[in-house]
Amino acid sequence: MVKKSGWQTGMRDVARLANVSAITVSRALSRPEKVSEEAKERIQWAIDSIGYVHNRVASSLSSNRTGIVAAVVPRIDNPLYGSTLQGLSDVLRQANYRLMLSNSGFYPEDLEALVRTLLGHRPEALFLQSVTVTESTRMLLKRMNIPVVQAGDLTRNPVDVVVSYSNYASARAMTMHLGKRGYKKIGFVCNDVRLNPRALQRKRGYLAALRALGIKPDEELILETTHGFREGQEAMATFAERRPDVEAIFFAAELWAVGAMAECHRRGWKVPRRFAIAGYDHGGIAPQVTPALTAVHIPRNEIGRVAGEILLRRLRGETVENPIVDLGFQIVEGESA
Amino acid sequence: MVKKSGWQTGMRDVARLANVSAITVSRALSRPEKVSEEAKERIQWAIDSIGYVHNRVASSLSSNRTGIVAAVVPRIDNPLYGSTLQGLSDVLRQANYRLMLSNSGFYPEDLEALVRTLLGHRPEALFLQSVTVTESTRMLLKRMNIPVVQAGDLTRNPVDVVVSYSNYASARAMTMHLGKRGYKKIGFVCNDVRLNPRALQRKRGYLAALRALGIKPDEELILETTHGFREGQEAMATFAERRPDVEAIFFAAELWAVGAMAECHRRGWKVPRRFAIAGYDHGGIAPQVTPALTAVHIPRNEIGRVAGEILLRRLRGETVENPIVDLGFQIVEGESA
DNA sequence: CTGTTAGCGCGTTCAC
DNA sequence: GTGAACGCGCTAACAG
Repeated sequence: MVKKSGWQTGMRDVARLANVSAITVSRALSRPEKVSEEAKERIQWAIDSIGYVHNRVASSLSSNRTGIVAAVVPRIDNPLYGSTLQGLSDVLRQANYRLMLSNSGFYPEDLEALVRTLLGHRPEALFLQSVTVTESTRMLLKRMNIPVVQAGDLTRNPVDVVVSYSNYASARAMTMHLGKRGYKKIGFVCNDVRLNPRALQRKRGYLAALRALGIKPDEELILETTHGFREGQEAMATFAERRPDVEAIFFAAELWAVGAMAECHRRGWKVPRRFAIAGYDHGGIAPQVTPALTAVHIPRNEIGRVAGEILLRRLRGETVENPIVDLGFQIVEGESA
Repeated sequence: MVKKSGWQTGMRDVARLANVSAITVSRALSRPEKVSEEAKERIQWAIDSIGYVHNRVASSLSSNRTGIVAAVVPRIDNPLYGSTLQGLSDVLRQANYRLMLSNSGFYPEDLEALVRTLLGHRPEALFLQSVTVTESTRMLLKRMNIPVVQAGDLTRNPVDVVVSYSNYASARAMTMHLGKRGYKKIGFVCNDVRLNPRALQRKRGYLAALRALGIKPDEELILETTHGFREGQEAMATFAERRPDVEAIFFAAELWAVGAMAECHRRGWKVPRRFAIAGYDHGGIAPQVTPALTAVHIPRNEIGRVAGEILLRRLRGETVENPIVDLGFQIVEGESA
């Protein structure tokens, strides 16, 4: 029971001015084909002259359709997620859906509270850049009965649908690639596997490849650290000091490899002669370094696009055959390894 | 008039179960201090047991408050904007506002249609990464009577409030910096000034500095091109060929300078001995190149944070003293110039 | 193609 | 501290 603010105008006002009923205005806005040209013209004129802006809040309540898709990513300022969001946004906007965006941080417990709040706005679908959700979040989403697309890893147990690449398979493939190029002593850098499930999968992929290559894993060749350019430099220095016999190093996240290359350059270590270097993700800076970086390429934008397309398909009532969509990855062969 | 989907539960159901009226449930959710502990407990229990999720759509319609802030940026996958959005999001989430995010592309006409749609969702405030809006967009926003913060350039004529840095002043300052270090023949690279008002301002700043330095502008030392790493390489090569006498080049957008540095490195041109190089924006890759890049640093994240704080202040009914907030910039002195 | 009626699920107002 | 009644602005359903 809110007092009108005076300047606020509603459909009734438009209708009165256009000499039609409110419902006709409503239809002119949402299903123009159901309204005569003549009426539409008068309505458009009325809308323009009083400056009416369709109230989607009321529309949503009445029609039970909000036109909102919620998206959750760990951070908005990470270009990797930005790329996925761009793809998602591009697809959704064509179907006239708006994105309600939130950043979650990295903890599944926070995520549940966030998802609850978002669901309050009754999004028609949800994109989740996270594959680890609590059981109660999962139930909550099931109950809300909206399409959910997750990304982040090729989980076998998505809430609904997952569109991703396999951290395991990609890390395994890169390690195999290095092995096949003749490197025996292959170092590996990843995030803390206790905190980061994706890091764990990448490490498992690395170890699986070593096994396939008949190489015995060596704890000293595995480093867990936090992500960043500087950390890449430091990791490189650490390897050079503690295990100067290392032949190749696979840095399993974006900035490390670039930092390591810089460190090699600074110290005069030739890449790949002295140390071969491989990286992960090949979108931002990686394509530009010299020598060209050998890296795993993840189709980040495409993940967003495909996620959007699947959400739209589900919103149209179509069924999605396979809930696990593997968009794969690519080994980009540069000259660094 | 939508048939309940069966599983959907409303406040009434919660109320019935908790032996209170719907309004008490409503209060327990929005003003807990107005409800007895005992009632709150029963209500919480009821909520959990039937899995109720507060419907903010109905709430919004009734209370005239959506808890939504709309944000428009040209692209989501540009880390520069991502950084601003992250700052904005961090501030807003603390006050329990959600971000409705859209990307506009770069044309003011498209922007108006987008803003219209967004306003349909009745955001309580709007963030706009753009300072060029059509007159009708401006009027539309005035009529909606919500706080609007713009960013992108320190315009003197914001729709409402602008939080930014000055493209003009920053480009002028960097050019002065180069001049004071003794460079006379200073090249300049920017975007097409007819399409990009920020590029125009930067160019004007460059020219103003030359004037102040008593250097006659030289058309051959000014290049307009599209943004990118490769374009930076090409621009560098162009300068070296056509004007080998150029002493310093100011690349007035992020990736160009990095590309130029790479090109110099590739060709064996010493930086800054053979060519001095200065860049713009110092957040992503720039801090990592060798030699360290001299660049204009724009506080992208802070722009978002301050924008958020101002929006919140306005939403609380406080007045904002100065509608033009200059967050300035910084000349980061590296070794490249 | 157009209009009438009856809510959508909440929050405000005012009474108790 | 709690409740009853009303309506926010729009659209589904149905009738014409």
